[in-house]
Amino acid sequence: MADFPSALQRFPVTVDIVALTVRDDVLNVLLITRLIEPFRGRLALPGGFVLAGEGLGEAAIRELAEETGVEQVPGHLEQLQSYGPQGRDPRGDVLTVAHLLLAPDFPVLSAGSDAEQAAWCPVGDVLAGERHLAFDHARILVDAVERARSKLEYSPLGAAFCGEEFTIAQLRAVYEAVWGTRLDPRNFHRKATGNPGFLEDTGRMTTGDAGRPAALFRLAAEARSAAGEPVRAVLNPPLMRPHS
Amino acid sequence: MADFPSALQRFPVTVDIVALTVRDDVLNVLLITRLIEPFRGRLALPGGFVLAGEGLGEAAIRELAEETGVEQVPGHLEQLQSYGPQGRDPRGDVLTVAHLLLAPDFPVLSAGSDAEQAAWCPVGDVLAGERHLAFDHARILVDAVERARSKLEYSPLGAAFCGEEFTIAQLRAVYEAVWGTRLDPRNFHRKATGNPGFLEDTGRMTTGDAGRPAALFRLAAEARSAAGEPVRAVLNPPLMRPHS
DNA sequence: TCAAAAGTGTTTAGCGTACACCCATGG
DNA sequence: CCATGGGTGTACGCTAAACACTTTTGA
Repeated sequence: MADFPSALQRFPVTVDIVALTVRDDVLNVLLITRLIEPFRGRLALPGGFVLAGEGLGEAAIRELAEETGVEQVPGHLEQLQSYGPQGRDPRGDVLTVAHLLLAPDFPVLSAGSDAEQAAWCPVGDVLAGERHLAFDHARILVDAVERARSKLEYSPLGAAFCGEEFTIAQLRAVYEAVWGTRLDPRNFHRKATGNPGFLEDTGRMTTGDAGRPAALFRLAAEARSAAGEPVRAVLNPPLMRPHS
Repeated sequence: MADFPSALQRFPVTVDIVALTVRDDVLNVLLITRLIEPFRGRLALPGGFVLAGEGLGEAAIRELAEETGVEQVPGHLEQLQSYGPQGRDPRGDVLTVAHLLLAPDFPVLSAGSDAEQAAWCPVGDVLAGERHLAFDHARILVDAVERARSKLEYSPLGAAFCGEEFTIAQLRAVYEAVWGTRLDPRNFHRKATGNPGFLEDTGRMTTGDAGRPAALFRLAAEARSAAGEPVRAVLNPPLMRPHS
């Protein structure tokens, strides 16, 4: 069996995770405060080096667990894009494979220890440049948000932001937060429920809220992503975002 | 300034290029025949190791030039996805960043020498499994074709398969080849020409062909990709592919 | 004059949008 | 009873699809 070329260049490889959720009707991203150089004290995307014997997805899940304390992947994880290896890290060339996580508002580890502290931050504030992100993470975040926006149009992944069971209004709030628009509740209801293979009625209802109780839905079985595999199901017709 | 962790794992990184074009009304992919182990004699995507001091896009362009003889990027190049590093290469863990090139039917280097020989192959034949590709290149090809198909719907990149100037019928042939469908010439003509910011009439006409001469168009300035940057312009309304 | 391909006009059916309206609960 | 939000019905305008028809060339 052949071997690698002798003068072969090798690169450190990291995974970064852009974890998005909807909190208080606003899109939020999970950021950590860096405790070590470079960029010590700055906000950054959670992530870290890929270890020997690891796949990219595995590394992303491990890093997420280490920095937030989640045991399982709390939503939908997919690869976003790779960046580098040039000019990203003052220590040298590093290739990073960015990942996108769409998840409900899960609690993050708030260890009072010296562990890196993760926290949800409104995407709008971060992109407005109030807090500069480490490395090229601002650019990665921009790409991630744009990907998330278009994903909602033609895939059932909006439901990844909700819990196991949700109302149509909660799902609509997700779309409104991610797209930054207002949607007609009545037309949205029809489009969402009328889309074959998207939602499943659980038969249960909300109770205790103001107004008429809402039916609880779950993501249809055929629209759920199977263990890290990409969601093949497509929204047909798509839920188009209102174009400017 | 901080340094990398001492026990840091480093990986060889390759770029692979899925170069697609339309030849004889069929989608084709550029493949090389491997002259060295592993997978010697098998068909593979063009590509190779990323060198020190190189960005991913640069490496893709260099490898394409080395293996096909093209001097400039002959079409639209964009990053597809990364694969690995586990279980892809019998020599060890290798991360690959796959790229997608949509280009007109450019001539490939047919050196009679011992250089790797590149050739256009119909995608349908390759995916039918008549010729097994090296590494995980069959899977990469599947992902690339699916990406190309959806790109045509909402981006002006169909024109990347045509030359500088083209007729509406040539552009329609691209869509038909990539989607594997037939489109109504008259409705397609209206959709394509009626899309603001997509096509520009050159004022010139074809001549010499059978039938009425056709107007020659070029891609509108605002729809051209600026030096490796992603095409931001979006087809509005999209050219939807007929769904089953 | 005919064949072939380009391009335009017209009809129809379906969908997105807007919005009136009714339903079911909590206070 | 009223406010609040859930859910349905309906009218209108736009667009995709189908296809008849005209235009302009080569043979």
